Amino acid sequence: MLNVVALLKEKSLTVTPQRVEIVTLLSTHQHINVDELYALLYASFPSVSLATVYKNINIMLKKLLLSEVQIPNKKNVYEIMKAEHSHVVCLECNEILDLTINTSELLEAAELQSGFSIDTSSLIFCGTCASCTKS
Amino acid sequence: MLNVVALLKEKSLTVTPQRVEIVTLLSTHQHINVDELYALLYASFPSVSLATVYKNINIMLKKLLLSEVQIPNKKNVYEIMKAEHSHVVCLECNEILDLTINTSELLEAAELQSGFSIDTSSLIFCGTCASCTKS
DNA sequence: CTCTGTGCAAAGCGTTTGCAAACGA
DNA sequence: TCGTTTGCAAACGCTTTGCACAGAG
Repeated sequence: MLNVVALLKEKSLTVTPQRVEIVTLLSTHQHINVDELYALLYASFPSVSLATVYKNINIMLKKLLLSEVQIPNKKNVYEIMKAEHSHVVCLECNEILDLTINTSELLEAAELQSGFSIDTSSLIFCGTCASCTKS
Repeated sequence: MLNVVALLKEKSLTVTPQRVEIVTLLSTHQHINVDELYALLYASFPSVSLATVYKNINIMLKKLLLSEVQIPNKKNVYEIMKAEHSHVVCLECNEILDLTINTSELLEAAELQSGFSIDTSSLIFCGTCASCTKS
């Protein structure tokens, strides 16, 4: 169980009830988009504003508390920052899974091939999950 | 040199001067975003509309004449469809290079790990190019 | 008490849509 | 000629902004 208040303080963010709930929701829904987050947050704070959600996502991205996952043709989703990993998305049911695929060798190959010095990489697979394949 | 008219016909697209110029521009600018494409197109067709650019990009994506590259925090760029490959982007000067990195082993690993059947993958590296590193 | 965050409404930006006229085959 | 494309303007959806008030430290 994540200590949300400690995490906010660690990232130098003022602790507000809205923020605590946002981070709690993110920790219980591994990948969530802005609208889903707003809808869930609304259950606890019926007066909450979408602007608050956006402002908080942006500041948490800047503080590296969150990371953003861009999925082709879908809304961006957000997850609590953790070790680098890749994602696989089901195009039918939108399920998203983390994958522990090591991209470090690829990264070296990419640096060699391009002459760039590379900071970040993003790897995402799109397809159909096991249960959608069956049906 | 690409035969643009033949390519349009092959993809069952009506040949119009605007389309010919759009595909020609795409073939001479490997990675280009909507605004850049519009600006270049405007040089030949001062009456052209942004809507025409969008409509054509969308239909060419659907016909698999083009593919879209999503770069974190930047505008999408478009390229003429070719064999699957990955990209590296310089965050300072926005240069984009194609990389011939083989993701097929990764794809198998991803299928195994997730139980998904995977159709497409996207791999993008962000960093700094050689000349921006020097300066 | 001071500074930051929240909620609201409006603005901003990129993209899509509907329609009439122009054009391709 | 008939069906498609173009250009225009309006609409749309998502995100950001400015401001006054409320809340955190």
